[in-house]
Amino acid sequence: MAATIRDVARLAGVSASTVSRALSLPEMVNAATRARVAAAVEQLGYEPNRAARGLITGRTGTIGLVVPDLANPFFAGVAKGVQARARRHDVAVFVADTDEDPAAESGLVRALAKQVDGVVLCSPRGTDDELAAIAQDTTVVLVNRAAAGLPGINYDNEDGMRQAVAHLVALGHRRIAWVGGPASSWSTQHRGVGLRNAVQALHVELAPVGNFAPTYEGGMAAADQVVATGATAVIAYNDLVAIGLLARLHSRGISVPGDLSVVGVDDIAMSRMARPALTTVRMPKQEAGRLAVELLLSLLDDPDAAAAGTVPAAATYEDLHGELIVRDSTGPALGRPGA
Amino acid sequence: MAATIRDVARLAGVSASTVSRALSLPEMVNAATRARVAAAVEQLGYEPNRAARGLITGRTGTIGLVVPDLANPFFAGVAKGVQARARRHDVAVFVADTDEDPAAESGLVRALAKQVDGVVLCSPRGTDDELAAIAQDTTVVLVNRAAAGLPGINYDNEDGMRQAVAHLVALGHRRIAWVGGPASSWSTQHRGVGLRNAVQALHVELAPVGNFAPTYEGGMAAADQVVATGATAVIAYNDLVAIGLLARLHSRGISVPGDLSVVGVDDIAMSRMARPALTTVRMPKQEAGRLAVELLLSLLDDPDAAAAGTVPAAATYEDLHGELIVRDSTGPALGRPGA
DNA sequence: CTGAAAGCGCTAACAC
DNA sequence: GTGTTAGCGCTTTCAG
Repeated sequence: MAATIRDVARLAGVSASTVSRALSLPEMVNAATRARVAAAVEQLGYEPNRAARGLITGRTGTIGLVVPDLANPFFAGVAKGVQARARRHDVAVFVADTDEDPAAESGLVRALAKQVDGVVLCSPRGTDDELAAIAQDTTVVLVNRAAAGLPGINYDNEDGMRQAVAHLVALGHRRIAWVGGPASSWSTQHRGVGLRNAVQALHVELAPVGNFAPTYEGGMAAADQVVATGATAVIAYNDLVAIGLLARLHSRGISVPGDLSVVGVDDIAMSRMARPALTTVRMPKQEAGRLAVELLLSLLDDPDAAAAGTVPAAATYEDLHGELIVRDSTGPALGRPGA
Repeated sequence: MAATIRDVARLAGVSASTVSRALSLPEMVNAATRARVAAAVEQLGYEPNRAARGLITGRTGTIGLVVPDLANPFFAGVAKGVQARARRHDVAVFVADTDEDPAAESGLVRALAKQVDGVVLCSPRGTDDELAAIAQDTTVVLVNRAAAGLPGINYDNEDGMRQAVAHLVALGHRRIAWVGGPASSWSTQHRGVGLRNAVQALHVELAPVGNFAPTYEGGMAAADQVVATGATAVIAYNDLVAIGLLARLHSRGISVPGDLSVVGVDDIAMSRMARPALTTVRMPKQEAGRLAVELLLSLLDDPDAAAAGTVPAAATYEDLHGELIVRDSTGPALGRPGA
């Protein structure tokens, strides 16, 4: 049986309340007694029972993390960041995977909410209203999704797209295809906006080919439509899609980057291993997770602000900057129709 | 404020204990009162506070999962399985990532142990003694690692290697290189044994090229040594290594499978996307996670057995069967030296 | 600065 | 079948 606070108290010859204070408000207790308590704690290997503490303080020392799919390298990266930073704060992390099921999401989060101090929702698929409802129950920090009034960590998708377009234009491309992800996805929308702004500013053409699953298969499915646009370059929703494109283009004997340049987004590990290696916009995944934890914990420490939605502007959200990683899948535009 | 059991009791016109019973031992309470309680629960949206319950029952309804690296697709798969199955049992999962740091592992697990009913340790790097010490603190189930007396879920590595060798031999290969993973890795050792048995049984040669990091870079590093063995086929520790091999062989102008056949292990998503697509031994990742949860929960329900190490043999461990997935990276042996 | 007492929300004996 | 009582391990008034 683990030692309790009373065991420590008895051994140190003090009361339980003194032990409690010595541990949480050290200044409030005499240095000598504090030392005796410390010795007893050491000797017994005492660790306070967090459940018992939580019962009275109302804080569990636990946060929740909800992701659509742990097996997706992007989310795995975020989870790693969340987890590492939480540990630094001595906070435990409940992880839940919705399996890309938007219907399950809300219920899952509600269930989680009862057991944690707050939750990090990564790329939630729910509607803004659903998210708002969840935020009634518990403190929420969003990652990779903006919803009115909710604090979150986001990527500067517009700028990432600008970098990708600038790179392609510098290579001589004048017509760029765009393979969007799920229509409901917040990043699809923002990448689309960034793309339209960028092509307009640089006086080139954008050829959107619609919305596809954010997977390898989605890329395979999109490839032929991309070719049909006559574009000499294509930007894909993410690296998985870009790698799917690569595969199908290869089967069709279309050379990358000879005939078509391909750009992805995320810089998952696989991108380096693709052939040709994939040019991509690196989105700092772990960093997003770390920042989300910091933001969440700061909200928890200042519940008034969080409740009123009056989080200091600086802390409300943070736009993470993507970085273009140039690899072999992009090269100079050659004389294809539309070039 | 969330409703408490007393709010429900008041609303239903019964005592708190009756509510408690209606929820956990429904048979012990009159159908009529049970209905009244149910209605009150419904109306108030009551959910029992798990921390409070845990304080008295000694069970937290939470398990821990410790993995070396969440960003590794193999562990992500296991985590997904653990997480999904735990949810089915209404059990929450604390996830901790040791960041491949064996030194951090033990401390991390001990800290976790205080807050959970039991832990799943996936591919732990610690020594058998360290694991035994952890098992003193809490109920442990191992995944992908056998240690004396501890229950666990493992893969039948011997058989997986046998399948891979049989496949290669059928293709006419007579000399097979083996790129091992970390020497301390349990699976490296067992795959080595399986390999030696298989080549012996089939009267072909094995050419081990040493131990490499279980990564893409490890594969890159091993490639030239593999070529130097004169083997016509190579089996890599895992898919990441195999994909690294593929990359380096490609740079050197060595054709796969024309000059050399390559086999990986795990069947991570990336394998399908490699070029040529990678022949591999599929290790059921999520399945391992699910079984680990089932095993852990069954141990928790039968603490005597767990404590005494007298788990029924059938439940002690399970050997998961790998399945050879043949793709384009393996083909008939051609006339190379040693063939 | 320290101790006694109360109680967080819940379940488990024990009565009725 | 149901209510009463006690107490899980801890923190927090409130006295002193």
